[in-house]
Amino acid sequence: MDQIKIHIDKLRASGLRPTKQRLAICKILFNRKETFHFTIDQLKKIAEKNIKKKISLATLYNTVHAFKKRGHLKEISLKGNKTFFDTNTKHHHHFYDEDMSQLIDIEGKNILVGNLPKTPNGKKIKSVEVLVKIT
Amino acid sequence: MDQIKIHIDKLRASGLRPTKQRLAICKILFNRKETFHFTIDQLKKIAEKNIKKKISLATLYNTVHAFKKRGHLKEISLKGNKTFFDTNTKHHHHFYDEDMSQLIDIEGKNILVGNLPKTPNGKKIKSVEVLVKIT
DNA sequence: ACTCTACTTTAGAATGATTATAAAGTAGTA
DNA sequence: TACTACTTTATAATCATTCTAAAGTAGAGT
Repeated sequence: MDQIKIHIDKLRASGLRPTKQRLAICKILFNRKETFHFTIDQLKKIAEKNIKKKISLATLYNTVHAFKKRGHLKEISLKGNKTFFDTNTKHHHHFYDEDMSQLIDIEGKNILVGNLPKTPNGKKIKSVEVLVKIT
Repeated sequence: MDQIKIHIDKLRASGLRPTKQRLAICKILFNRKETFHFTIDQLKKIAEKNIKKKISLATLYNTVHAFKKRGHLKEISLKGNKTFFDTNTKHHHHFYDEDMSQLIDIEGKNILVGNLPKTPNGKKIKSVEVLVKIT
C-alpha cells in the first residue's frame, strides 16, 4: 500500500497542503514502526540527504510545529538548549542517556507513579512526566 | 545571629571570595526557610533592586553556576528556553504551574515511582525526575 | 598600611537555537 | 489557464547563554 498516499491524506486531513518538503519530512518521521526522537538539525541533515537538496531551517520549524499542533508529534521536556520531538504521541516516559544525548521510550503503562500529594490551590493535573537519566 | 557571617563562611568554605555581589545573591537565595525557584533574569531584577545598582549578567551566571557546582543550587529540567534554579538541593520532584510559569516542590519521599523497566544496555540509573504539570 | 597576585566583575561581542519578515514559488480551485 | 491563498525560503531579528579581555578587588605577605 502506497505510503505516499497515506501521508498526503494525513496532511490534507490536517489542513496542510502536501508539498515536497512536507512529504519528505513525513517519510522520515512516519515511515517507521519504532518511535523516533529527533532535534530540528538532525531532521534537517536526514531530509537534505534524502532529497539531495537544501531545506530551509524555517520550513523545518514550520512543519514540525504544524505537526505538533495537529497531534502528530510531541515535544519533549528536557533541560538544555536543544528541543527534542517524538513521533510517539501516546502517554509515555523516557530514559535519557546523557552520554549519547539520546532519548529512549518507556511505555506509560510500564511505570507507576504513586503517592502524589494534593495539587496546590486545587489545580488540575495535566500530565505526569518521568525522566530517568542513565549513564 | 549574623546571616552575613554565615554567607561569608559558606563562600569561603567553597573556595569563593565573599564579594559584594556574591553576598547580595546569597542573601536573596539563602536567607529563607522555603525553597526558592528562579531564573537568572528574575534573580537579576531582585538583586539590582536590593543593592540599588546594576549587576552584570555575566556575574549572575558565574555566581549561579559556581553555586551549582558546589552543590548549593540545583538546575531544573524543563522544556522551553528558560533555565530554572532551585535552592532545594535535596532529591525531590516538582509541580509546574503552566499558567504562572512557576515551580512548586514535591518532597522526594512523598512520591513513589515503581515498575521501572530494565535500563537499556545495562546502563546505571543516575536520577529519576517526576514533573507534574498542573493548570 | 602597602604591594602584589590571583580571583572577580564587567561591558560588550560571540554563539546557538528559535522566531519573524517579506519576497518568490506553488497547490488547488474555478 | 488564471487566480488566490498557502508555502518555502534566505535573511534578519531575538533571546538566552557563554566568551573575552580589560579594569577592579580581596587577601596574603610584607
